[in-house]
Amino acid sequence: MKLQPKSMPIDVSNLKTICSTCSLHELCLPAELSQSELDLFDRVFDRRRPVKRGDYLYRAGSALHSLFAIRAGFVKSSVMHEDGREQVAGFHMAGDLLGLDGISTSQHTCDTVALEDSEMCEIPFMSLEKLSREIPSLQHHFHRMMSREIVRDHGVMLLLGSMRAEERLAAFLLSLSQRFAARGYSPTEFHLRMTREEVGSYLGLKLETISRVLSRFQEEGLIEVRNKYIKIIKLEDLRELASQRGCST
Amino acid sequence: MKLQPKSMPIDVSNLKTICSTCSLHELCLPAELSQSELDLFDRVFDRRRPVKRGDYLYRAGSALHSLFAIRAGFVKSSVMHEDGREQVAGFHMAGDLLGLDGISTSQHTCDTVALEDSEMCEIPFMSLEKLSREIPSLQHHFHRMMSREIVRDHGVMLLLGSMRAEERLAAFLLSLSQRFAARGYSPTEFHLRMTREEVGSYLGLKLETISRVLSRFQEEGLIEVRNKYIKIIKLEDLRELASQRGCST
DNA sequence: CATTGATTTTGACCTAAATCAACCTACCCT
DNA sequence: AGGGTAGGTTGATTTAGGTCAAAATCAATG
Repeated sequence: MKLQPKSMPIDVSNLKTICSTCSLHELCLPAELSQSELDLFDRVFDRRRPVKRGDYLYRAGSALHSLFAIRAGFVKSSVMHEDGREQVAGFHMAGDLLGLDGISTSQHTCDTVALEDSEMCEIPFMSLEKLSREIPSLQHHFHRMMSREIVRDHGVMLLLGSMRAEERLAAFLLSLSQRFAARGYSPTEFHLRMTREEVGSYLGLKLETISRVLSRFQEEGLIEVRNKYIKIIKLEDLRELASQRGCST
Repeated sequence: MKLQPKSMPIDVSNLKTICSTCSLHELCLPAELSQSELDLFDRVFDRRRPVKRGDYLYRAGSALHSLFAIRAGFVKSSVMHEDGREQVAGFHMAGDLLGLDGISTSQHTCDTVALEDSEMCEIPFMSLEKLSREIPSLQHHFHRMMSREIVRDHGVMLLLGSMRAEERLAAFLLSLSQRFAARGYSPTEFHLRMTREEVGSYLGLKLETISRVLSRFQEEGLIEVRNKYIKIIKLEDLRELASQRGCST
């Protein structure tokens, strides 16, 4: 799909993250920084890291070194039941900050894996703490991002604890829709990057149920489905179905 | 139950929080601080606040001013579905830090209410951010507490997403047990401070199911139940039932 | 382009938990 | 002290979603 320049020598300076020119910097960690602060931020965090589909960023039990901001791509994180049952804890896309779970004990508690070829900005956590002591607005924004994760999780708990299958799936599609929209993509047409099984795990349902409900939504003319391609046709009706829960992020 | 000195004039100096002498300071926000840092902390956060059963600390939509550290008592927080369905998001006890959800947008997203007469340490958030810029170990510990909340929430998501009723309740009882133990209370005998309905909401089950499963556990000799009083008899078997998920906190 | 393995759809059937309903119990409150 | 009310138990019945199974579709590979 993507053209890859073959044997061109790579200019290292281009590998720098350069938040100041990144289109995500309104969504991402350096949001709210002034130009001079941004420059400082750039100087400290210059590690960019490509990640291939299927690569793990970290696994449960591994030590926390860095947080990762997603520059591009799509990622899932999941917690494991020791009997092997997997619970998907979240899907993440450009601008999201990963690895927050590892701060608690300096060990990650979930696995995070790329669902498509992606690119991460690696942010050594020690450096982030140090820099955020020097830049109050960075500190505050970091706190807000952690808090947002907590709020998001509460949304998922509400969904898992008290919504029916249709409501869950409607809320899920709407949440994806909003998040794509916030990143400049179409809110009504997109490709699911995950399997039905992964959606099911996230929503506390079985893959067959996901499939059935998607089919039902299609029959009712709410959406169009073809494999992973989704087109939302009646956004309003979906919203009503999900009881219009703002569903976070 | 508790003797309350009647008309004794109250010495205001006793109302100070004085983390340095608080039995919780190993569990609570000032954990890991040196003596001199602790003194500084004491000087900044001297607001103690009693809360009566049924009082709200904050409600969804209200502005974030302070975080609250629980000094004594028991509290629940819950998110509301706009149709009125309540989802209990957590139960909290001494040493827990409340209000983190409000940092994201400077507005709280859940309601937090005391389930018994309690006492809070009020921690103005701005001051906390300021102080944590000056005391790295405070900063780090605060980050750990936020992260711990995220990890805890993942645990709940796992529970809600992939455990059966018995497993959920077993995990819940074990979690309470551990948390009481960490605070110096009996891990095997305690009073539930919440109703069956609230437990049910937290676990994504109906109150009748909670009641039935508790009865079944009792029949099987795993626990003894009398109203809100719980005695755990076969801790190991319970653990096995819950597939021994460390269930956080 | 044929083969293979993963993913998805659909149907038939089953079960865990919800719902509905009746009754019991404890603890407020005047 | 006793009547009211919130909370709890238990049983009968229903149902949403799970489980099992088979077939269809898709995507990767040599």
